[in-house]
Amino acid sequence: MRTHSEITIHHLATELKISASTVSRALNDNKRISENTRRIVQQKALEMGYRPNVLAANLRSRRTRTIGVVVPRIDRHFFSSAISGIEDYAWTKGFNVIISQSNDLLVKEINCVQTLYNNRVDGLIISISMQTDQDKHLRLFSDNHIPILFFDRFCPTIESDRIVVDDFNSGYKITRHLMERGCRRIAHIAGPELLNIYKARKAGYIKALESEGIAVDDRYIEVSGLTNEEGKQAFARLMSLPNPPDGVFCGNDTTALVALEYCQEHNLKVPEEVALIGFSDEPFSAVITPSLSTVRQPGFEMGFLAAQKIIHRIQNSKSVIPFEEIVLPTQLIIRASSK
Amino acid sequence: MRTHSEITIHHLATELKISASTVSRALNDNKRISENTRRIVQQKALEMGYRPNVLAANLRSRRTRTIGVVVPRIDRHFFSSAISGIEDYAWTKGFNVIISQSNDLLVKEINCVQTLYNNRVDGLIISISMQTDQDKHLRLFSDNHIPILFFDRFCPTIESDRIVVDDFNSGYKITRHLMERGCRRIAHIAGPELLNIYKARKAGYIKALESEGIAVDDRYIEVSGLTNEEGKQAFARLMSLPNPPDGVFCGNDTTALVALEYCQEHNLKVPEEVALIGFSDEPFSAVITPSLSTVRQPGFEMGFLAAQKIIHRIQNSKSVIPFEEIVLPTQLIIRASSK
DNA sequence: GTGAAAGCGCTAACAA
DNA sequence: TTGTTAGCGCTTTCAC
Repeated sequence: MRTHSEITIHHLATELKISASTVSRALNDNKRISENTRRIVQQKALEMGYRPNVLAANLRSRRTRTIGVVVPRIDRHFFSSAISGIEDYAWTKGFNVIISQSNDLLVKEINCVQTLYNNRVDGLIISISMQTDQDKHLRLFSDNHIPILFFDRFCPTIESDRIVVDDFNSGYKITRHLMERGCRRIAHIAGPELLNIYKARKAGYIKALESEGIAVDDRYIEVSGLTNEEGKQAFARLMSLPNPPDGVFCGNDTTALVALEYCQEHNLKVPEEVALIGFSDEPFSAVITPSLSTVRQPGFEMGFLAAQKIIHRIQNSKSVIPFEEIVLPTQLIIRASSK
Repeated sequence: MRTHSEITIHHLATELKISASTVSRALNDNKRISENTRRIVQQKALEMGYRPNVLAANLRSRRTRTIGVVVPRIDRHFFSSAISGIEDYAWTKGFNVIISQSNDLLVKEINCVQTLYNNRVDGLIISISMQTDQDKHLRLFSDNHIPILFFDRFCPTIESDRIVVDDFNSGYKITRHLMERGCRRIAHIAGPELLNIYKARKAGYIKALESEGIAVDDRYIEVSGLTNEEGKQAFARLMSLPNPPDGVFCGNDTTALVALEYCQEHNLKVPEEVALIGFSDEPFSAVITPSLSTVRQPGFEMGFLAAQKIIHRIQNSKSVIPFEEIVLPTQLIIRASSK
């Protein structure tokens, strides 16, 4: 329950015997106001403990200086880093950030997006859920000309800015590396094909095999939800093949971790008997034993850049800026698990 | 730039030849409205693609159904878990969450808090920065009777709800465990005394020593900012003492990790020559070698509970609910680094 | 159960 | 440079 004694611009106005609009202008550093009034007003505002009501200003001006963010899970390192980057940049531009998580559920994602729309955010930064196979909820934004920017996981049917990493090339590099270190039977535990990132990584894997004239063997490709359980099962299936792989490109670091556990339980030497590579460079990857080869995605930078691009678009909404896909390079980090 | 064709309750009203107030009531499931009109209105709203303008509703009703959150850093696992918990619960109650990070800087924290106030959030959940040694910015909330809830790191001079873990007892348990496994010279790398959590952990450490009649030796207590650099330096100082410790209680897991690195570089056997224990149970702690003993703090649960308590308080603002300090138990996890 | 009227606190034409 | 006026879209008395 807020007290009724909130100071408004009208209080300042009567107190200073000027009009409310002048107060408003002075407070917003409007150009057509005398330096003197500005000073007086701002001084008085401080003195009376005036707090602007952003709600009212937003309602009137039809801008909220707020960007909405939807990620699958806040507590995943890649996403929290990205959010950190978004927050940091938005901050410097006086923008607020509303964050919500879809928990990788389409229904929740739809709900998040609609809530953000209802809150009249000026733009939407989103990394879609694993289940997202429709775009109606996103059209709510694009149809109303509110900027959307996808990062990492995007929806291919919506025209918009995107910031992604070079997943294809990453998959390619990983596989080439495994081949170069002598692996002959390289398997891949892929994520759901619905997502561009997993499709691209897998395509890179296949391209690399083909570049060496190696036939793609479907038994060496497992598609899974990349949860701990599914990952472990997938890896177990691979290692139970008549000719088990001697190198496995895992869809992410956690899958590589459970693979590592499997190897320890079954006395398989890593990387001697089977080399492992993950994806994302989770904080644990560098410090486990054996340390995990992986691909670093610049989470913070992606978020920072995302905020930069969308805010630029918001602030230049009159001009027609062509949509852009920014592909950031990744870094293959070779550690003990594939040395 | 939003199109001007936004559907409002007035459009629905004229379309249905009823008043806007009736539309409003029907949409908000107000009790004194006929089941029939409610159905008709909601049907029409769907049909016309009506989207409530939350801004306008909030301005008028003086409630935003939004809670503000300030944490030191979003990308720290403990905090992102807590945020996840807050978000999950808030979600079920139709509350929004605005998240901001102080980067452990007082100035930024002040700015965050003020921005959240200006946005008229209904409540504030905060874990204060390492620098926070004043409470003026927080009084903005408490003075205006807007609920504040601290979690983990609190400001002792503000009366409010708090959700903390039992840091004192955790420090005690850690130290007792080290003693019981035979450590004779137990050191502690503590965090800044400004924060209740570090003070309490250190107090628990001292209490445990005293319980066995062991004199507290100040040279065995390092106070640091717990960054990687400071932590490593602190650990190096400890190990350079004439009588280096054979057990170290590190202020957090990352400090324990750099300590572990130091030991590997200097060929010190862990836990044989020096046992290590961290704090927080970061994701990497279970999977490094040797695995790290630590204390688990229930981040998600704390966040969930925080959201629960503050929303309850928001929704019962007329009734006087006494402030409460909820102390959650922690779990001592003994792993290889102290076995 | 429904409607009319009055704002919430602010911004932005348009005047002066 | 400043003031006047008119709302932004919604909720909420107060009537009926």
